[in-house]
Order: sequence, then structure tokens, then C-alpha cells
Amino acid sequence: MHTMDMLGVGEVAARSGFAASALRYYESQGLIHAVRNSGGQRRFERNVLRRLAFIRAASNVGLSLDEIRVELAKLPDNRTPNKADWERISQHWRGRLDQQIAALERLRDGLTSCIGCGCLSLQRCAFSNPNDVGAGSDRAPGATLLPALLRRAPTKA
Amino acid sequence: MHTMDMLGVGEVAARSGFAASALRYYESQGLIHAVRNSGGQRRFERNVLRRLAFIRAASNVGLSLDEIRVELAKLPDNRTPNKADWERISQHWRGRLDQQIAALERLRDGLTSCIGCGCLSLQRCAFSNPNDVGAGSDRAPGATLLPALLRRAPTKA
DNA sequence: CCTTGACATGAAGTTGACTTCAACTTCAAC
DNA sequence: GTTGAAGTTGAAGTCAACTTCATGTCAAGG
Repeated sequence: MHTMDMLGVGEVAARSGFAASALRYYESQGLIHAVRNSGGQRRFERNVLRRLAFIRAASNVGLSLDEIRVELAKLPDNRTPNKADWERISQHWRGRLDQQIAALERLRDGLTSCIGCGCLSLQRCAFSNPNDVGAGSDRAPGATLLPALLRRAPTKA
Repeated sequence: MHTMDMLGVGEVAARSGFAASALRYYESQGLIHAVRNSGGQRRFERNVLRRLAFIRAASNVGLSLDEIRVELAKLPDNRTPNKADWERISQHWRGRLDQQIAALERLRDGLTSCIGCGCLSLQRCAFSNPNDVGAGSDRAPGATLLPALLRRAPTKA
């Protein structure tokens, strides 16, 4: 428990896989914490790596940084998260994933049922008009069959 | 087949469920076409509604507007898309959806296998380190277990 | 003819999660 | 002591898909 085993931003970047700029951003957003040395440079405790692993995992699950901040607050502060901690948290994540999967499956099945008709009718086809826009008097703001999350395309990777 | 049954932007907006501003944007992006009347106002052919239904459906599948432009180019220009057209296109979409579903399931299963360990280890845990960052000599640019598409959180809905 | 509402335009704003930039300062090695 | 790499900052830029705004034009009913 030396006080000297703290990491500079470059080393944390290399070990966590996050860019240094991302680390700075996370610090500014209160997701991670750093102290400063005499010259004003960031020094991270070693446990920031676990915290960053958590951030990466949560972001893979589809949580926003705001949500991740909330989740991080639920983590035990001083001890390594144990099985019970992890189970409680993963329950939450699993629910999120299950929702996402279900939404995609509904969409895929709608697609299947649409193949026969070749319709793409604005009025009748559940696939192109999941909200039945135009059927009632209340206007739908846009497609909401899928959450916004699931409606974007992969950029490159 | 009168020449007068063309629609103003407001009516297209009402019937398609897209905002007028979105229609203007789609026109500027070359996704839809409009002629102008004597006063410079947009007049849409009736078939723009089918095109918009297609755009909505494709965007639900997760295609970007760029991709949708490409898909639209594959549609028959003058006739209503028939079953064969639709089958060919939906094949493409289904593949996309299947990929997305598979990615989410891998993630969920990784979560399950992680529950037992309570690890979240940067080095060993496949969930927090899907790319095995730090194991090899080549740096990974970020989490890519999921496409970027699947890593964002729903905004509200 | 006049008003009111729909439509026109280009520019700028929005959101989230960062990255990039410019202009320094500090650290570590030699 | 010198130098080059690594670190610092706030501000601004990026991306996608739009929306909002300010300002001006047009169309239709009475």
C-alpha cells in the first residue's frame, strides 16, 4: 500500500484501452477520479482500471454515461465487488439486453410476415407503419417500434 | 392519371408521419423527389408515400440514410415493388437484424457466464474486455464486441 | 383586398460521447 | 541544461439526422 503506485494518464490509457482524451472526459463527467501531482498532472489509483472495465462493460450493454454514473454509485466504494454485487447489477443489465433482443425479434418477425404481401403499404403494413399512423386522430411522432438505440447503423466496424 | 393529384408538403407530412422538415431534409439528401409549382412550393407525386414507407421501414431495421439511398436505388422505378423485389430486399434486412440479435445474445451470454466470477477483470473477463486489450501487442481502438449501433442507450422512449 | 396560415430559405442549434486543436508546461533521460 | 515525449487547459469540431429560427413569400377564403 505504497502511495507511489499511482498511474499516469498514458499508462491508464494503454492498460484500459480508452484514449487519454476519453479519460479526461470521464473525469470531467465525474465517472472516474484523479488526484494531481506537484506539476498538476493526473495520478490515478490502480482501482480506476476496474472502474473503467465496468464503464466499458456497461457501455457495451447500451447504458449512457449518465446511467453508468448512477450504476457506479451503487458499487461498493472500498472493496472489490463480490458475487452478490455483480449479480444485482447484472440482473439490471440482463433486463436491458432482453428488451433489446425482444425488440429486434419483433421486428424480424414482422419482416417475415411482410414478405408474403410485398405491400409496404403506409396504411396497412405493420412493418412500415408500426404505430398505425393515420389510423387514429393522434399523430405519432415517428417510428417507435424500436427504441432509438436500435435504429442506427454501424458506422464502420 | 391527372397531373393535378400532387401533394403539398403538409399533406405528405400528415399522411406519412414524417415532419415537413424531415421531408425537406430527405429531398436535400436525394432520398425523395419533388417538383415545384409556380410559386416555388414543393409538389410530391403520390408514390412518394410508398417511398417514405420504405424509408421508415429501413430505418427501423437500422439502416443509415446513406444506406437507404442505396437500397432505394435498387427499387423498380416505375412499377410497384412486387413480391420478388420485396423478398430480395427483406433478405438483406433480415441478415442485418440477425446480426444485431446475435451480437446482443453473445453479450447476454457473456454476462451470464460472468455472474459466477464477479470478476470484471480488465485482463481476463470477456465481458469487460471483449477484444482482449492488452493481451497482444496491437492496441484495440475500443469496444467492438457490439457494433456502435447497439451501444447507445434509449433516449426516453 | 386582406388576412391568415402554409410554405420557402439558409444558417444555426440539438444530442452524446468523445476527439482535435493550439498553446503552453512538466517530466525524464542524457 | 537541453530536449523531446507526455501532460495540461478550454474551446471548438465531429457525426447523424433532423429541428428550430428568422425572415420573407404564397395561396385561399371571406
